[in-house]
Amino acid sequence: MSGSETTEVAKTGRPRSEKTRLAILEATADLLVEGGLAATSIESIAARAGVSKVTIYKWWPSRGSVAIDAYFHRYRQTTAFPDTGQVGDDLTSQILVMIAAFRGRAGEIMAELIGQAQSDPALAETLRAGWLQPRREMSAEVIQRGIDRGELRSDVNMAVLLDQLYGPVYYRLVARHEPLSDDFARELVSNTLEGVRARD
Amino acid sequence: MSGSETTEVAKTGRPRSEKTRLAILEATADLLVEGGLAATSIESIAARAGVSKVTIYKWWPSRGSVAIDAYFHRYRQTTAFPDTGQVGDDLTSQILVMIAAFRGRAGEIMAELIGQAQSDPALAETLRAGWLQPRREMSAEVIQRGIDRGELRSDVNMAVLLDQLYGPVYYRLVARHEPLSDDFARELVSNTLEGVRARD
DNA sequence: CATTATCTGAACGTTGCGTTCAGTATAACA
DNA sequence: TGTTATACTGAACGCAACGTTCAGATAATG
Repeated sequence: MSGSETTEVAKTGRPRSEKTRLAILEATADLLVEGGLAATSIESIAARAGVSKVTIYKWWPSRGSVAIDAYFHRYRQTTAFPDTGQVGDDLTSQILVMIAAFRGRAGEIMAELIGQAQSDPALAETLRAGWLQPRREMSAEVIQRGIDRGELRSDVNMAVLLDQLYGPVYYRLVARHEPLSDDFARELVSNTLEGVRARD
Repeated sequence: MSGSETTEVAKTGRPRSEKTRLAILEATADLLVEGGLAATSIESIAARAGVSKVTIYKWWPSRGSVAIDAYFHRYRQTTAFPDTGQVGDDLTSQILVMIAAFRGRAGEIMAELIGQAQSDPALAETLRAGWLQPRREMSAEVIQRGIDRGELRSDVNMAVLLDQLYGPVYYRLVARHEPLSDDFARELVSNTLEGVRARD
């Protein structure tokens, strides 16, 4: 599944050109890397891909939709994370990998996509379903293992705990008040698990 | 201080018209409420305020800058929070007030402003300095009192802890995967203070 | 070779951008 | 009182990108 290409595939007639589809996604990804979302207009994508504007509008509803598909096309790697038997180590390694990617161009582009999603509901939905949700589910599994092992409280609210882990990461990505450092990730996980109350 | 109006005030000549300034801010706020940032173009602000485009461009560099000033003009209320003597209660009440506002139109507009800031560095800076930072400082005082009282670990990293409190709130505001409920706020503060590890 | 859908290239009107210009209005100052 | 400096107006400009229309060429299926 590659995002928001919703149009039905026709059974008859000239089939959709895979070459054209890929040319569009590659051109869009290049433009995103080079000049961000601002440089990624439908017109510039069409010119770069050597494709008619009409073809793009046929398969994607908006600039944001093409952009998110191109982002997935280029950056989605399905890293499998090991089960170390320690919930803290598992969560830390997941977040470290994520913020390492976010420190690069991929982070700036993701921030712009999140920004664009604030005025593009279709993009917002694709972002939730195709990016945020899968990552939340990966972490939810890790957390559930921690609960099953007795490491974590069994009555913890899963949604809130996921927000506690991911929220600060996206907050720093988008607000840019502090860097997404490895120390930040480690302290975040540690604080979240142990709390910040003084022990007597 | 009202945001990003940076131009120096002239000592001589015709003074800036306060009436015009307010007309622009009111018109912009109205447009934001009615149709969001998309409906808030420089042209529509000028028409609504009964003002020349040139006047707007004279005092603000971009659409986002006018919008954030209008947002502050309409929504910035400086609520003073009581010191209850319990860090958990103080933080909870701060966050409850904040998310109550964010559940309304003010929240949707703030999300759009954050979105716009991803491709408008000047707006991003105004948002950090005029909105995020002051709120972080208010919470930092509460936390510092908690440390001084011995409620919180004295070696806690202030920036990370602030991210733990505000990050999840903005994450829900922007990603919209779950509502900004009061229970969410209470559980967030409680989890942050106590941690989620099972006690033996 | 008829059918059907894709793709192209060019053109269209629209919106908003950001800027220029000449002219008018309004304050402080000499 | 009039001079000076700045603010504001309204109209106009070229530009970029939007999203759509159309006729014609292309590439599969049966």
